[in-house]
Amino acid sequence: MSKCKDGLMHIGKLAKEAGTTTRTVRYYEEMGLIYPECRSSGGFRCYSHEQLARLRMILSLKEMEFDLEHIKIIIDKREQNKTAGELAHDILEDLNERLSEVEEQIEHYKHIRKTLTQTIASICACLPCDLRVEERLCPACQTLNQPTCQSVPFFHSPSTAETLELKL
Amino acid sequence: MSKCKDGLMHIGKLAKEAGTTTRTVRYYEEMGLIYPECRSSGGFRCYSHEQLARLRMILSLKEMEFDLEHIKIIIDKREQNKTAGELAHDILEDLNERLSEVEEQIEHYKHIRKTLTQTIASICACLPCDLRVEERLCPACQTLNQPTCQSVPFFHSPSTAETLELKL
DNA sequence: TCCAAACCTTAACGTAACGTCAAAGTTTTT
DNA sequence: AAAAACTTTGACGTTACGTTAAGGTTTGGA
Repeated sequence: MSKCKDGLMHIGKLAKEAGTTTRTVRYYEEMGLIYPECRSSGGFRCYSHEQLARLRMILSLKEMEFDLEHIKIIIDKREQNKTAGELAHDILEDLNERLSEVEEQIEHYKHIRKTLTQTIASICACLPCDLRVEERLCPACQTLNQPTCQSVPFFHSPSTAETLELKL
Repeated sequence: MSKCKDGLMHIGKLAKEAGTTTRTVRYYEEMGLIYPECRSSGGFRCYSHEQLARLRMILSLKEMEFDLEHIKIIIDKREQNKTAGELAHDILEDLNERLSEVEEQIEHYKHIRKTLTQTIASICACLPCDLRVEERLCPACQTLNQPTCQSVPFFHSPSTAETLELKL
């Protein structure tokens, strides 16, 4: 029936099983991450279940936001004929490094959150003001660090400080 | 002396003052975010201090990881002849939306951290194993959810679960 | 005043990881 | 056998710049 032998599957099935797209699979092939077991007489890619497992591994690592180059390095380590213990040691290095980066990301976004929150609070004070902004009529707003300013909103402090360098 | 009149500055000075590069400034011009006040007779871009303030605003918003298209929308709002209160209201919408996204990012990275941490723990159990991986000799490892497996390391559970879809 | 150093100009390619056509061939279903 | 569904390669688009390249402009010093 099928031109695809013995439980092999074409690229669409493979992609769907793994929860990705055919474009992604072809791109990974271009990057040297995964190859079909063979081609059909007409040129279609045919994949085995082992390929599917490999694709799932790649996608798993991608969920951890390793870049493809790094993923290639990691999965290539499996082919290096090491003991499982050595392999585990190697891969733990990659995972621990990634863990550090992820923790940095968390701190990074927490910092952004803080700045945003403070900026939002400072802008809220300006909601009742009905002066036209471009008129710049409010002398209080010419003075920095004047948290009581209510008439013309602005975001004071230099860019290294806690609120945004943003004037209305 | 200077071909640059009245406290105007060329692009290098502007970029340095704002803590960015000339390439970035030119790119922002291409994107319609900022323009020089004028050009020198030889064609050099000349910027005023107002341009510098505008550039700092843009970079501030970029630090919050707004994309440039969104930044353009936000700073264009300043030209829309509204009252400061209306403007504050508009901008608060953008900032609050961004705040939500940032909070999602934090949760996202916390989730990644959790998966990584658990995967690392599970791989650590495999460090003492000295079987060759490709021999696949350990029958215990053919069985999933067998946390006592010590001989051949692997990372069990499907991709929706808590550890990575990654076999050694 | 003249020259070199420092600066500027535009143009164009490179990046990461695919998305999205397009035009044409293959497989599967009816 | 024809139509529907799938696949093929190829190539351009995306974001926010970095990085040459080849050639003008300004500036500072002798």
